[in-house]
Amino acid sequence: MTTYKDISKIYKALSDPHRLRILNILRLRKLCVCEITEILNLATSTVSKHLSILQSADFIQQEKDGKWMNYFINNRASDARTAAFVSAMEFWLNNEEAKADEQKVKTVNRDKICST
Amino acid sequence: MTTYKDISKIYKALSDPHRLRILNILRLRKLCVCEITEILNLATSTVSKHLSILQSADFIQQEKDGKWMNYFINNRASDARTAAFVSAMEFWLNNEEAKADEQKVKTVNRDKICST
DNA sequence: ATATCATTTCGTCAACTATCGAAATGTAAT
DNA sequence: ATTACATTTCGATAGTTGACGAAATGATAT
Repeated sequence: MTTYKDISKIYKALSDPHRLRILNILRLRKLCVCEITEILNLATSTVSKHLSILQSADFIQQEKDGKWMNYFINNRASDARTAAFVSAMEFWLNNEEAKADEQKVKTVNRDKICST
Repeated sequence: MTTYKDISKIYKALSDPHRLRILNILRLRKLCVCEITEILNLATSTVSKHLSILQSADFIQQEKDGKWMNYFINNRASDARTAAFVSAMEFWLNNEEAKADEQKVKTVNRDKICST
């Protein structure tokens, strides 16, 4: 059974611009926390918190990759909801802000930014 | 152009359980503020604020009806977005909480509750 | 075993949100 | 004109959120 509280939690996860930016760049490829931190220009701990909110609303998943933690869009077949939100975003986000992030995703390199 | 802030505002409007309840009951029929207040059991001023948030995110519209102000789901042809959210809600909200509200909508009467 | 280092958790602070009651507003009925 | 009254706006308050840096965690590589 889905309560109003459950639904509001899902929308709350989407109600922060930084979290929308994260979802948008994860459309392009898997990213680790330090790469997302570099793109958004926020403190690592802040990004980590945003990721945990997106994850507990079931929009993204995580997986270990060597010393990094990769995050990626939830691709479970069951989750048509995530797919719907992501494609809505694709439709909406034809703007400069988003394009700049998408460019950064192409050049960002975890080996350069994480290791000093 | 739609920014991340624009989109987050829309989701923020949907991120409160009381506002979702309001949208759900407005699916059934137009309601005035005092009727919504009676159903949600909140202060009138609180309901009025929720309505203004839903309105500025363009989910609902208002119209004067005698001494009352009716609120109703945005039915402008252009707003496919609202229609999509509302039908998503129809799908999700097959629960007791929602059914109780929907029952109340049938019996609530502005003449009885507003005039003392 | 130890050191390294990416990530998470914790504590703190400022900003924002939901709530209420009281006062203001504006319209409808007398 | 005046009264009644539905709704909105205002001011105060408690709770929540987003941000950071510091400390804790835990896995990898030496």
